[in-house]
Amino acid sequence: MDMNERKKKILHSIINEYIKSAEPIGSRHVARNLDIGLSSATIRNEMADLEEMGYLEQPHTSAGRIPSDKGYRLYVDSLMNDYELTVPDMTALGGTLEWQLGQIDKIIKKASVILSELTNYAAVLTTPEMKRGAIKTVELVPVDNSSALIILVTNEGVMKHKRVLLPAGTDTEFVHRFSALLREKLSGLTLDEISATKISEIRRAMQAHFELLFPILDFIADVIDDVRAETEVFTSGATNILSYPEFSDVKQAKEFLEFLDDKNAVAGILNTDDETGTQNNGGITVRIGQENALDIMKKSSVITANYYVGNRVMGKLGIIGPTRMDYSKTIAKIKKISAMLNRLLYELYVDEE
Amino acid sequence: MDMNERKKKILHSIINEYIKSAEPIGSRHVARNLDIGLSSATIRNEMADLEEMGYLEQPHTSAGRIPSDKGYRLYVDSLMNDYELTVPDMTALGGTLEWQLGQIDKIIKKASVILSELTNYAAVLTTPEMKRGAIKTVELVPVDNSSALIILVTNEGVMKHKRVLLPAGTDTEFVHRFSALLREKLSGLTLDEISATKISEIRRAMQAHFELLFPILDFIADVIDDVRAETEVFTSGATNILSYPEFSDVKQAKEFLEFLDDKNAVAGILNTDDETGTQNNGGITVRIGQENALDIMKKSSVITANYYVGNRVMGKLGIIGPTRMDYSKTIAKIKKISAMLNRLLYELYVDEE
DNA sequence: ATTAGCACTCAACGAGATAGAGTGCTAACA
DNA sequence: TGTTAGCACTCTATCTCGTTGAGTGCTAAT
Repeated sequence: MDMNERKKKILHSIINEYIKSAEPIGSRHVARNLDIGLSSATIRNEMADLEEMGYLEQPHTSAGRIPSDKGYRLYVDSLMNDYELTVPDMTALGGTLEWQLGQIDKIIKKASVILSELTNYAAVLTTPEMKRGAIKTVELVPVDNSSALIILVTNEGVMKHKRVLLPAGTDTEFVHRFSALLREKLSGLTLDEISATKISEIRRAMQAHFELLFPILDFIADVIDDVRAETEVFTSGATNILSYPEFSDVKQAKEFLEFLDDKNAVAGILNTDDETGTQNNGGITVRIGQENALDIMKKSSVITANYYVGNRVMGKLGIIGPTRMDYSKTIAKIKKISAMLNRLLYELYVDEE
Repeated sequence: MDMNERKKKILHSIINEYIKSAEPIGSRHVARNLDIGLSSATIRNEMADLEEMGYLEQPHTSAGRIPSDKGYRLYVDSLMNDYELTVPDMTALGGTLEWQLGQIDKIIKKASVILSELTNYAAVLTTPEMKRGAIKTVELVPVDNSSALIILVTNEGVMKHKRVLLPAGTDTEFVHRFSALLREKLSGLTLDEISATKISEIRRAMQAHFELLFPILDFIADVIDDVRAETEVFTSGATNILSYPEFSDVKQAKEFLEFLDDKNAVAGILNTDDETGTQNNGGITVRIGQENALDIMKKSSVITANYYVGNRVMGKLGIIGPTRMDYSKTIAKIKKISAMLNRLLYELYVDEE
């Protein structure tokens, strides 16, 4: 059995149609409504072939056909057309222009909200792996007599803070001086470079004046570890999936929403960098149905893109929806948003350096 | 028609039973399974009375009866028994003991998660109204040559930060000195006390040395305004509601989940301090079905409690679920958690002052 | 005052019957 | 040889209709 142009054209039409209607497509429908100049009988034969080749499936004998994962895969890789963002799409993006100078977290959160609103699927987004980020500044802010705040800012605009208890009788000026020492020792280092040995080194340097604050050092090591390990996951628009007939069963829908609530599981889905998902173009990865590792995702597709600060990958953003997804449109939208995000982050955190 | 003890007992039994089964309760069932020493016929008469009085409803002629909002109201106000937390409940609360010294936000978030897990309803929680909070410390942390971080800590442990651009050529030492001035001027003031006049006063004090930093002052005013206005809303376990037959219709479930995503709407529900919802006991408010203002809530009930730092109300926590709710159990659990939260916050932010 | 008994109501369920969409196959056709 | 018309066949979805059973309200007996 060979794959000719005509088969491709028919498959393309069927998938386009099924994406819209969610109803199995019959030969008659293809012959009438989609302008391929062939009779339903001929189409019927071709569809039988396409099924044998694994691109289509039949829910039952007397129903039309629906695309298989393999069908979608072909569609994504070589059939579908590029989608041009429309005016309404662009106006929906208008809000992004209002992004303010602020914490990277907020920008990122906003991006995921926009993505979910624009696509009508569930948007997911991971924050940076920080291992290779560098410390821009460290500050120990005294809050009252017994506690202070450790504040850590990295060159990617990420900020972390933690409250620590101070040994009794520590005075404010003292804390400020220690803060200066910390800053001097740690500024410019990448998080990876701050090892246990580095910490001991600081401990030695403290010997002279700051014995009192030894316990604090452990807290600081903690915060750094936290930042290093942590990659947060935001989801947005999870309830969107309830709009699709694929999730009309409440039990399944509940399972799926609970899965989306489980940050770790979602992070897993985003970070599986296997070769199955084609790196289509512009760094977009599409993983269709069975190509996903987790059982609960076998009937869904994931589209992800990386985002950057300068040329370092910071995290991923993407959407999750039913395999019957408008791939072309959605890919265009993700590309657009990740491009906007990249530009913005570049302006904020690279330009000014 | 008068309300005698027997009627109350029957109503009580019916509601208890309906809370468990979600099925309309018939006279026969009451006579057999719940030990009221009466025949089904007698119960039937009593139930007809209770319906006429508005405490029960009939979905259709040949079905059993279900409680009305009025029925639940009577139940909550004077029928139901106190619920003793069981051992499994307590172990579920065990996790709370691990609460760490940290930001108040995290504690509060954790509390809402525990609440939703413990009750199996959707938990909601609002953070403090900050108007009357006092500033514990202000710090301006230089991040690099062109930007700094404003950090604001209040006596309730809330921390806010914002990144600001520095005028070209500002040096670090300069920023630190300005930071000290700010701290001196603002520490101890409540947010309400920091008016425009106060800001101008600082501006005058700066005159001598800090003209360069005038623009920063506006940012600081911004941050303070933010903190003052802001009351955050956390929700947790929203998907729990999908377990209940009341929400088995996907369309309705979607609407409801979207409502729970709308922080403003949820805040509205929590903050309506009207007289309808009885202040039952221990500061618990129960609002049943129609007693809620919003249409989408007319088939749900809300149970809320205030929580405090010391003796100042900080915010509310509560749950939202179907009117067929296990009021007794849920109230006990909310009481318990708000008590734990109060104690913890007291220890953290009052004790040490 | 309570209860047994009975006629009545109505949703839920299951069994056909029917309609309709779609298929595969065969034979005719260009 | 590729395409198409026609037809028998399959199978789901939908509707009708009778049955079942839970539950009620009313009446008359206790």
